Amino acid sequence: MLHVGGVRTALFNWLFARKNSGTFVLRIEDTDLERSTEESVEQLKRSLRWIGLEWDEGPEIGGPHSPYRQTERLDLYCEAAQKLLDSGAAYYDFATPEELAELREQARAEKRQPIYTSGEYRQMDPEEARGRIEAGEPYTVRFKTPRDGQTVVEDMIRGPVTFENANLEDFVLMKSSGTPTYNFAAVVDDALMEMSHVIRGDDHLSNTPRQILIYKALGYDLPAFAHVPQVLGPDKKKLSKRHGAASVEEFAAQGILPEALFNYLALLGAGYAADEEIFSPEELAERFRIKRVSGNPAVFDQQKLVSINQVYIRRKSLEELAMLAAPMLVESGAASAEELESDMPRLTKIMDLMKERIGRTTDIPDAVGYFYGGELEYDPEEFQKQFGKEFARENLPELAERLAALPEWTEEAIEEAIRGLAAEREKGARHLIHPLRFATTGRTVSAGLFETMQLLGRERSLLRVEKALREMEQLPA
RNA sequence: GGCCCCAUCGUCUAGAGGCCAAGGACAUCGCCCUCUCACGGCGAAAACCCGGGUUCGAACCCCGGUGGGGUCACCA
Repeated sequence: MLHVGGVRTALFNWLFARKNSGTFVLRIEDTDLERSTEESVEQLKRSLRWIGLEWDEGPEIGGPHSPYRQTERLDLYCEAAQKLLDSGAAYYDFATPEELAELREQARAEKRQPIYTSGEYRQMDPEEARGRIEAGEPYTVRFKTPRDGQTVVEDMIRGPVTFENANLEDFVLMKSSGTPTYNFAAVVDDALMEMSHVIRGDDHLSNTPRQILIYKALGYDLPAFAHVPQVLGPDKKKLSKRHGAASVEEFAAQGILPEALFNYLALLGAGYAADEEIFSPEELAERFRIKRVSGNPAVFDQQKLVSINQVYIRRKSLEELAMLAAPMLVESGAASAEELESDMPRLTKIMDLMKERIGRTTDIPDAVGYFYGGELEYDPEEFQKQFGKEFARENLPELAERLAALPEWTEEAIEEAIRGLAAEREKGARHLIHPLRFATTGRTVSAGLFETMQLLGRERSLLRVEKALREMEQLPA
């Protein structure tokens, strides 16, 4: 599941790479064996591609620094760990998880910060450590974090951020399972893969001083860092499913177009000029300035996303919209595939009528469904409202006859028939239009009635009107 | 709680010391268009968190407070 915060970060990386003619690299960080599954990796790649973020280097594509999955790079991490062990920058630690938990508990009780700097193992003689390892004792490799001094992160969007080394513990490099921790693997990979820029979520800012320490201990040059803020829900809490949708899949399922999500996410906190908002990925890249990205977390606004989505729906050609609508109509049961295929031009015209009224593609079946099928079921309460009026009861049968007698079933002819009768009875045409709309579409809102009826076709329109008339007869006087 | 980041309309933002009695977009509310809805047009309401400095002058610089966020794992 690719969270919108994650996509936005990926998006910024992509924009930055495009803008600077760089390379956008995808690396799978799957060192957490329990959490990372084949399916989750596939889904991630699918989401990235759906929104239009193709990577230049990475899984499936390959590149000069293969492989791009951390679980396939284990040797590299072991090698680097050995280097740090040899130089004395790291040490073997035999503390058990239980002991560590207890230490933390103790620190908490004494209101101390739980900063682990194992005096016991930090100084242990390498020979002794080796002995215990050979004896089969589980161990981790920890970094020997300096006790004093400070580490400063030169962040591209925040400037220098200073951390006291004394606040950093001796963090784990290699877990007892033999796999590296995120902080360690990320550094080794970023260095080996020659990453020039690391643009990632805000939540990694506090990891960065540790990583910088590792870079230095390994003798690697530092990449440039940029930490982009999180995406929040309306309650200013981290955006999650309970805010409606939080992952790319969910937005897709809720009728959001990939280009709309792309555009919206790129705008969110990226510091673009505010005079215009609809941009193609290329335009976005052209204007992207990492230094202008806002340092403060942005609230995700579903309504604005939908409004941008609406713009992209309107920008689609009618043919594209028809292609989009067809499978949805089949799935909703509104129309059969054969029926649609036999007359795509008609669907195209229908989409022309409805495109201004659709905010999400998932609105399509409901907005368009009644253009297909025969007789309709009417909501009794609304039916009473529309057909219970005296004027309607007295004139609708006559109107139906005139419509049936129309030589040409065109928008103009239909309009003339309706307005003509209303004029003769000296009543506003709306007194006929509203019930007729309800009879022919089964709803109180639709596109213009005349064009709607023309597209509905004579046969279907009259069929529905006649049914409504029959039901009108049953209404109590 | 410690450490770190951040702070302009409800939301996203423009603003990089005088051009700002703060501009745009979404949302909201009017009006117009009109057969309903939508689109479109016009208009309204709506913000520089607070307090100190610096300066001739501060939304913009500095300090403090407050508020929000992040992070404190053998998760990434």
